[in-house]
Amino acid sequence: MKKNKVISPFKPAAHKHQECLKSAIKNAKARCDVSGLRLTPLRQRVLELVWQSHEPVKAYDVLDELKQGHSSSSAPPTVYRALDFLQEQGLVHKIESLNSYVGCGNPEELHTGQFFICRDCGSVAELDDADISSLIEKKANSFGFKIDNEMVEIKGHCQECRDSEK
Amino acid sequence: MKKNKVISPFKPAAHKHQECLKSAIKNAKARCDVSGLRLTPLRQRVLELVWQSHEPVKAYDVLDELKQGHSSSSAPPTVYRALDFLQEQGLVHKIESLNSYVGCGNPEELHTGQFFICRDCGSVAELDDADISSLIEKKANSFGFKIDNEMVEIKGHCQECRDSEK
DNA sequence: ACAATTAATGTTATAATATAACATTACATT
DNA sequence: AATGTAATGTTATATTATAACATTAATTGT
Repeated sequence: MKKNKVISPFKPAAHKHQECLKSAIKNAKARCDVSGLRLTPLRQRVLELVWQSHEPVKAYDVLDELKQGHSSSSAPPTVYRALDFLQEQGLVHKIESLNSYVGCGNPEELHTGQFFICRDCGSVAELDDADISSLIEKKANSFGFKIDNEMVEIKGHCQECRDSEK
Repeated sequence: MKKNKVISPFKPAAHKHQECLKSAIKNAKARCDVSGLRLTPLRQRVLELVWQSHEPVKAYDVLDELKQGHSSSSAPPTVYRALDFLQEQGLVHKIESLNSYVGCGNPEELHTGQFFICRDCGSVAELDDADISSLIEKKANSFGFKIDNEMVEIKGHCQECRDSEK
């Protein structure tokens, strides 16, 4: 159990979320500098909206909030295109089982993580755990399967919610 | 690597699929006998349609085929209700990342399996692998997370397709 | 600086997936 | 047969996502 790399832990309800947000934007800028692609105002805005919380966010909720910002008009492709871009850059992940999107805590190296989703508070923790990945790969190898994408989404109840339920 | 329990292997392209189908129906009847619930003609028909192949099948494709069978009228709820029932009985699994459904090779004991999906032939292999599950559980325990549902969907290329590509 | 090219966004329409709500029919029990 | 429950039928609509084409903004070569 050495390689249990926690990308985003479950955050205590009372943490300073402003810091998460700031760091996410900083990471995004750094990432785009490296890739040479543009973090346009629209893309940055969508990223901020996804990072409003540690809970997965729906595309149409992002869209509704975009529309509030009077500045520019918006339609579904607006948000789906931005989300696609952010996913390609590793800045957000899609949670397939929820049709939702969540910010990535470590976009520095591209990865598909393992997600743990609390059914009570809705929060997500992200791992990029080499033990899990290599075990899955070993199993795949045993029947000649070559992996190109790993999706692991685990539902349950986080420590904080279990504690507060008594 | 002892507990690598293969529920449904990748089937060679030329296997006798009629046997798979027959066995799936037999299993379903047995399962419903145990649970005391009814495998109605509609439910059985939907199960057969899902089992037409080892590839995940879309709800609306099942619906289209149901409509071919002149006997009864059909609408989306018809097929979603049947699929829900079959899922609850462990007779089919939903592949979340494909919005598709696949027959379960071992409905005897309820489980959420691990799915390996070939991007070339579309086929799915299902494991119910205790090594993977227990490793994920161990990781979850390490931060106080209590699992109630595990979802593992792996995309890649199966042995047979890799061989036939040269 | 300008034209040409490419990238990003706007816009309209529609496709694909899924559920709500209520009516009807079939089945099971007395 | 009368009643209650489970299953299915039916209509409408909600939710999620993409296609296709028009316009605007940024970048590049000259």
